[in-house]
Amino acid sequence: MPQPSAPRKTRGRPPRFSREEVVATARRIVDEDGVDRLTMRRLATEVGSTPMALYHHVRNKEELLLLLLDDHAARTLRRPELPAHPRERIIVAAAAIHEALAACPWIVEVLTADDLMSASALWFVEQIVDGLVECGLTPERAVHGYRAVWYYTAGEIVVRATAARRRADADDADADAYADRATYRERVFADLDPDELPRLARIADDWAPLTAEDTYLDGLRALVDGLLVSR
Amino acid sequence: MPQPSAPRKTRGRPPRFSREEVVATARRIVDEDGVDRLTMRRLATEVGSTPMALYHHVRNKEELLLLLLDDHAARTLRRPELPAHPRERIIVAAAAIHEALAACPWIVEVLTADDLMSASALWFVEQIVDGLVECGLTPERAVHGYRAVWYYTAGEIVVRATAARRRADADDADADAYADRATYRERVFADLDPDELPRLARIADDWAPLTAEDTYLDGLRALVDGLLVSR
DNA sequence: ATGAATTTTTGTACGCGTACGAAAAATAGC
DNA sequence: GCTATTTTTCGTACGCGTACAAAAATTCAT
Repeated sequence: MPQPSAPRKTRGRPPRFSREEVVATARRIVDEDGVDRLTMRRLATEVGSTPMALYHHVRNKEELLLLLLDDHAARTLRRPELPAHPRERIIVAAAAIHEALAACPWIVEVLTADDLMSASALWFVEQIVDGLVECGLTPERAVHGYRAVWYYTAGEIVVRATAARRRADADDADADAYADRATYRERVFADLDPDELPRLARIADDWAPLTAEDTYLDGLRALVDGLLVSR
Repeated sequence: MPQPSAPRKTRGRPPRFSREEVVATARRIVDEDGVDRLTMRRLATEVGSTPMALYHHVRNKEELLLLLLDDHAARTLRRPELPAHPRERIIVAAAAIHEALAACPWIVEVLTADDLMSASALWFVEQIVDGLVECGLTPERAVHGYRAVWYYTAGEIVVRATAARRRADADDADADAYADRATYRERVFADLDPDELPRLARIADDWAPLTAEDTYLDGLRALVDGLLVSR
């Protein structure tokens, strides 16, 4: 007959909580109060433990965030129906990754991973690499092409998210001594010399709204187009 | 006749040091000991003051790093000779920015600025936008095109720099309890299902060396090519 | 000269991530 | 049973960025 409570076989002191529990609690905190409120101390109390106990389940806070990103990808990445044409397949796969990541901009701090290597994202990577190969690229060039797509995608998300954060911070500090000190960009754009920088001077007023537009897909298509005209 | 020591005209208590002094000292610290050693406390003692005094010259550490990036750009960005052909001009300008930034990877933390809007970088932006316009894009599309180039460039630098940092960290922790725990990527690539992910499985062994290659220019050319086939 | 106003500096304090070492709780061999 | 071994937990401590308020140093109005 089976033992009622499976006899432990591991050696040392039994853990009071699991890595999964940590990640789940962290996710709840982030969902409820935002990533800023996720501190090791609070996480510890919410799992009913002490800060340093966490470090036996997680190397450090960065790894925790990485696990959180993983978790997020596994939950929200849904495989879309892919078009038959490989070029469009690449676009759709990349856009799906982009959409999932852009939805949770707190990820930025981790997003700078050298690759989105969450297991659940691999299928998308496969689609992109495969699409590139089917379009005639060698497997090596296809990997490089995928990297280019990833650089572009990660860059877009990071840059936009950071810009948004900075804007929020600046709004917070509305009434203090720095309020009159213009933003970096505003200052620089204020005194453009139309002789030396004619294009920028002419378009200066429209710069902000233009850069606010979401042109991820346009750039992605351009990049993929460029990758496919084999060189 | 001019007064020997120009009489102060500002109202309050005279500052004991200037913002420029702060930035210069910060640059020295970073040059000598690396960006990790740049702390507000150390910076304060090295300018002969206290930590909180810095905050009257600089909004916070992030702004300090931004100023540092500015400073770096102003010092190292040299305007290259530009080819006559606008397409090549775009490439050369973007590559120059990329080179200057990639040279000091500590910038990563700030690089996520929504734009490299250092005054000294504007000339390069102008060249890129102008090149795109000369190739037939509308000014609006040209700005979007520049943004795409910036996303790609910033993404490349951030991703590569973060990967390098992670690698260094992992090497530091060589002998500790986590040593046997494989890297994220290694773990994921270890059990690739060749049926579901055939391309990745076939190329798994070459993934690391392939992604280590510097293909920034290839991707940049592809992106610019794609931007120029007007759509 | 004197007090008000303004700007910069300084001191104190908080919460953060986490290094380090000791304590606790389990198993394995005798 | 007893002790050694192994794994996890916990307490303490450090340096970090920086919020906040008081103090100091200057000019201006009287």
